[in-house]
Amino acid sequence: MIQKIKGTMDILPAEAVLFRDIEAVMREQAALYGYGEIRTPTFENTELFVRGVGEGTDVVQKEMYTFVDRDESRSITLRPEITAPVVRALVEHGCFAEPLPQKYYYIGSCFRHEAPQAGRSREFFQFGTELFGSAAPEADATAIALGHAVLSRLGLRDVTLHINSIGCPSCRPAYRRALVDYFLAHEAKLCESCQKRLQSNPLRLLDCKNAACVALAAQAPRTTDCLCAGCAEHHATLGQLLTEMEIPYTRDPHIVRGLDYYTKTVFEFIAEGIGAQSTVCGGGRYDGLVASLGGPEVPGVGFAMGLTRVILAMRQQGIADRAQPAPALYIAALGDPARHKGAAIVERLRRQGYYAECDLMARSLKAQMKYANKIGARYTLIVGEREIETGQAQLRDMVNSTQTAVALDRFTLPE
RNA sequence: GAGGAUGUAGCUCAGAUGGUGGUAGCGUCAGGUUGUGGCCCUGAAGGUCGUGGGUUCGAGUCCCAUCAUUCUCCCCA
Repeated sequence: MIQKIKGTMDILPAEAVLFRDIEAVMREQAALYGYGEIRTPTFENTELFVRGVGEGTDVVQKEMYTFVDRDESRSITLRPEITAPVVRALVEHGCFAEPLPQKYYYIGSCFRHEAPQAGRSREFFQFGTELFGSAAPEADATAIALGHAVLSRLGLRDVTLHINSIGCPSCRPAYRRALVDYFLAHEAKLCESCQKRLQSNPLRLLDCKNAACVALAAQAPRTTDCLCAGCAEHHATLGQLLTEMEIPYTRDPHIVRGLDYYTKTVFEFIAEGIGAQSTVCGGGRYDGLVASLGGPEVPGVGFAMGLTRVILAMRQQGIADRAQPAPALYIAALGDPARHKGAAIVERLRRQGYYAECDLMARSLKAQMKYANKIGARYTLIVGEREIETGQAQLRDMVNSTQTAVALDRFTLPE
């Protein structure tokens, strides 16, 4: 037997119903905030992600599904995220010549070669939003408010918003230096991987879960202490805005994010109780990204939300149950003439917009009744040879267990 | 990439210290007399005990390998 590939998932109808529900909420909320849908290709030139996400990131260095195209003319990569593709598309179509701000959302699958785990798979689904053109903290607040709105409309509880600022190109280097200096003084106490990160990505030290590192990180200089005047004000204003919008948040100096394009604001919505991968939604500002991909100097803010993590949290909170569609009518038929009649009636009802079923298995009446009950049919129409002759059939109410005679011709559903 | 856990029918699982024909429940299908559901009863189908080696007179049960799943580190949604 050929099995599915590690880290991928089959979504059967019972679960697909939930996915569709959640996606509908996302689409509705996005529309309320003025975001329009954008769809981009599943694969892109590898270079797009190397430049967009950042050459030194784990995503680019060891997680991309990269291959050479059949004609060997180029290197292609299955998208590991969708922000860079969106920017590419907008630059390519000259969209930034249109009035700003511009707001887009997407729902699609991404691919990363990682070790699968609770809340982490190799193909995963993201709902993401991007807002371009505004450098104002109101734009950051808009993005966060949209994420917040989606999560709360889904009914999720115990999701906390963590925000931080990692500064801009003018103040981040100074912070980086301060951080390295601090940790260098305590280098011996750091865990092995953090000692390496000291060179490669010192910001990540703040994120480590090792007890010793956590203790050191608690005393480390904070990004927010080293921000330039502009970044500091931006961050302060964002806090005020969130408060005025009645969106609870905590300032968390440990939120740093692993994609290179982030500047200033970074944030995560964290859901407890779904395992180690608890960030249900993460994002931030990326003021340099558009220009770095060949577009104009246009700032942006956005986030990505992991559908499967949202579902994990919903399941854990017992709000993931969805009813399967049940037919309004099931036609139990005995004999070929009755089955033919039943098929015709069902087809007519379906054209009228009703969900109706009839027997396709040529089973006994008893078996058909059992089946009708199992699929939750509201009514069952019983049609046998007698009914074909008289033109009168039995309509059984499956909830009240009552039956009435009805005319087969021009049969209509009750109510 | 590195650790830990698990792998018996579609699903959830029994199978003490290795020993006569592999459980059970749910689900599926068929019945419980003459054309009728939900409860109950009966029966049937369905398993290379993940796979391959090894130890042994004998392995689902022990050992090794391998694959898969899962959790964690890492990273991120």
